[in-house]
Amino acid sequence: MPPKDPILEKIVRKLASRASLDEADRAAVFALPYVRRSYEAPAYVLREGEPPRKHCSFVLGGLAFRQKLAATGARQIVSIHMTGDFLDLQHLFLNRADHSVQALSLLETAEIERSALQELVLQRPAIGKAMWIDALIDASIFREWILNVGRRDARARVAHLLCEVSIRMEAAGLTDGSGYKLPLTQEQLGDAVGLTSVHVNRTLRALAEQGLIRRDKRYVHFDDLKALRAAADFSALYLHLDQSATPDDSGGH
Amino acid sequence: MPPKDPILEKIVRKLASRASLDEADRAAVFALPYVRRSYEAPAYVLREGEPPRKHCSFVLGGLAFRQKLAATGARQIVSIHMTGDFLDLQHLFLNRADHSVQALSLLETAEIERSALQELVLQRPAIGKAMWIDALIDASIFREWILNVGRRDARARVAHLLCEVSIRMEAAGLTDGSGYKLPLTQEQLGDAVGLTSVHVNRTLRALAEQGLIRRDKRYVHFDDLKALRAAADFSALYLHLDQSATPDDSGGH
DNA sequence: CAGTATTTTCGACAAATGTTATGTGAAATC
DNA sequence: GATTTCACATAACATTTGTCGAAAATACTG
Repeated sequence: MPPKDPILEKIVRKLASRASLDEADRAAVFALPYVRRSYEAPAYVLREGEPPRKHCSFVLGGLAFRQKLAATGARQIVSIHMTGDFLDLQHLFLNRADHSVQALSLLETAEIERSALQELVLQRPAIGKAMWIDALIDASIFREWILNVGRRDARARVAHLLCEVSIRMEAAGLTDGSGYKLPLTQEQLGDAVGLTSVHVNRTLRALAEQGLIRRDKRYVHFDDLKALRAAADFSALYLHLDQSATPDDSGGH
Repeated sequence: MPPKDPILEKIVRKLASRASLDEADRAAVFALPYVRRSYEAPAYVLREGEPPRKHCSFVLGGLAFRQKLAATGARQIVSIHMTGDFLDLQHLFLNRADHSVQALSLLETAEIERSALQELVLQRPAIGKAMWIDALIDASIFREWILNVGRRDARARVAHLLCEVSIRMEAAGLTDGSGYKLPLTQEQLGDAVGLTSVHVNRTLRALAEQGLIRRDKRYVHFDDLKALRAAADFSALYLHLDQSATPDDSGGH
């Protein structure tokens, strides 16, 4: 047996955490054509309005975000992505990009051929199921963000975003959960929670004064994640973290 | 050949509009076990926190909406659904409901067996593709709502919702596009756009005074949809309406 | 390391939206 | 037909958040 490509190995691991893959499934993933690529901080992976790219990005390292623009020029960040996320699943079968995707830090990706990925998703039930779960969790996060922006005050909104990023990073094995380098400027933070950078600043200060977070440059620490979650009205249900270890609930194949 | 079930016929038509189905695909849909059901106005189709139901609802008539609750008790409506929509695709492969679905008016559905639907989605590429497109469009609408609630002012938000509902209803063949019976109370409208019912009232009045809408009881008329769309910062791109007539862009099977 | 750009911070003030309260009319219930 | 309920309407006032302007701190560049 030839040595396995370590990058495709990562993709296999990711998919296997969502649905049980058999040998043929794994082989199919290992046969996927891809190239590595990296994007410097504000580079676009995908632009709103464009037709789909020939490739789909899988994040190997760094951070990315999705955004949309209002006519006034106001910007809304719509989700944040990290190692292990697919960036193009949301357009996998659509003819035009309805939002942009940009690198937030130095972003390392595997660029997989779109048509090959479509093929895999449709032809191999286990892989299809894993991808469905991934896309559905993305959608669940979108819904939670609607709630966050629509019905929570500034304090809860900001705290909620901090919780989400922290917990997702921990689940992805990127932090230990007690704090991390906040990768967003206050302006970007505001764009993610529907606030002004000025108000984000006020809110962060208030959170720090209340002892819910400590800040050191771009690092954010939580001494008491429980308290922060309470302030954020945060419940992890919407992240569907259990789907990573789910016993096959039929439909597997 | 036996006479076709007219309800499954509708589902076939819906799917066929999204991807080209062959005879076997159609036969598989016609073999789907289902029952009809109706829900009275505020009845729950699905409750947040519950495990998945045995059945998935396909809307035959009436309206439904998805909602989430904040800890304060504040309610956020996260999407609105109408004839031809699937209500459970968003949970098709997830283990727990992250939001509730409720009837908005008298809701008529076909309740399809969940496991059979999963099977179809994973085993039949064309059907899988059609369902993917459906779920991805839902997600695109969620993203637009984040933008709507996060970055537009009250006037644009309300106008945007009016536009979206109007255009989707027209696309579903439910109106002629110049006006329709607004199925939401002002409070529900507020819950959908992140405003108070009082402010929704002010905003509707302003829109009427500016001649953008005319109201008669629950009916809303647009004399000038173009102007309303401008006020709403509305672009239909995110609805991916072209996906209804898309030439197969590979991956079909 | 200096120099420059970007972020962060903060204050004063403005605007948008929320809150509370109350009235009216129409529909539903008895 | 009387009564209750619910959605709608509107006013006065409170609060949150945005805007503008500027200084300090930090990050980036050569």
